[in-house]
Amino acid sequence: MRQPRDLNATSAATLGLLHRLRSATAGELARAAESDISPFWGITRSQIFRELPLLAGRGLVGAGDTGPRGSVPYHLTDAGREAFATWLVGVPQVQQPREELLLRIGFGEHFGPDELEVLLGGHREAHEARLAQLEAERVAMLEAGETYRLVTCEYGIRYEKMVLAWIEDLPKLLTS
Amino acid sequence: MRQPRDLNATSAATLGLLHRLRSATAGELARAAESDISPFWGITRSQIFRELPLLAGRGLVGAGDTGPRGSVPYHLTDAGREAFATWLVGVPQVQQPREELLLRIGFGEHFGPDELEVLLGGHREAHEARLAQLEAERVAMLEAGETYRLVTCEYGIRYEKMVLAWIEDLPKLLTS
DNA sequence: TGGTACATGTAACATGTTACATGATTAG
DNA sequence: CTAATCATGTAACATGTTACATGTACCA
Repeated sequence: MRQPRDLNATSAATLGLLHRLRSATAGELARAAESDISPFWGITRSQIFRELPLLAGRGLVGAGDTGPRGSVPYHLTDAGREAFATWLVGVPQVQQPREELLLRIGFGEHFGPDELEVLLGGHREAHEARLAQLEAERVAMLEAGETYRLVTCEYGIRYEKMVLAWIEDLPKLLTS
Repeated sequence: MRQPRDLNATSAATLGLLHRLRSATAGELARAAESDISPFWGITRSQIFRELPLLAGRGLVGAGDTGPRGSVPYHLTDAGREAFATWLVGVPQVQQPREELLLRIGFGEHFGPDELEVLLGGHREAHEARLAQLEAERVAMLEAGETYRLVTCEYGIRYEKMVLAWIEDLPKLLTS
């Protein structure tokens, strides 16, 4: 069995969620991932199902007794808690940006102005929707006193506003 | 041989770069990817080496005569040009955000204030460096009259400024 | 009681990353 | 001439995505 020294973000997120829930099955973790971290990190159910046995093999989580439908509850071990804490303050990975819209616009030489408009219109809608959702979440976080989740919300809001402003300014920028 | 109907962004980027270069080997494409699109879309050399024969199998690119060191020059076919144009204005994919810093801060319950400072400090430096680089690029794009690349640059600059401001405001946001 | 919806879990596949083998070029 | 460097290409692996098989609960 391979034993990589460091956690990747996906493994770490799994441990972090498990930390929060104390004990959880793969399905419960998947739901927690969706509600808690999906705005800034995506994990699929399948990944979690695959992760848990691997983490167990590395001694970072332990499996409890099989429950209904063969579902297995997992919990953090001391080693898992330690690995998570180490990851949390570790050297930040350089993120490779990945913006399909920008990729397309970088090839903008190949489309006419009306095509650009259509493309931008679709994105504007999507970003407006996300902005609205994040602002609603921010209110909820404020009320719940969840300061750390609040600032991640704030980040999302600022990001969406930045994108919307950029989309707004694009025609002007292109002709200047 | 599998024949997916639509291109993914990575295949499309390969075609787009090939479009620009008219004819290129895998290595040349990799260098173009690095210089032209790396700020908003990462592709590795290995991916390009893998992509090209697949694209050729789908009839989107054609291979020329083997050159020095067994390198093969590829060029777009008419079908490839068409596939690229279709992708360019196609339905935008919903992007899954992927921000490791936010993931960590979302688990901020687990670290002390000084650990947060260290984490933020590292990121601030990285973002300042990127900002400086992008601003230099913007000047170059302006001089070259590359309007589309200019606006992608502008996006990057606004993004970096947004992140830096957010990092700056974080302590205040956390205590409010 | 039939059937619709949902949840668990698996497997196949697509994409991204890393490490290496090989041959050419170049600097000393 | 030799060693270091660099470029091409390959292969193994890690991660992410999609589709499916199965079983359970709910509800008309």
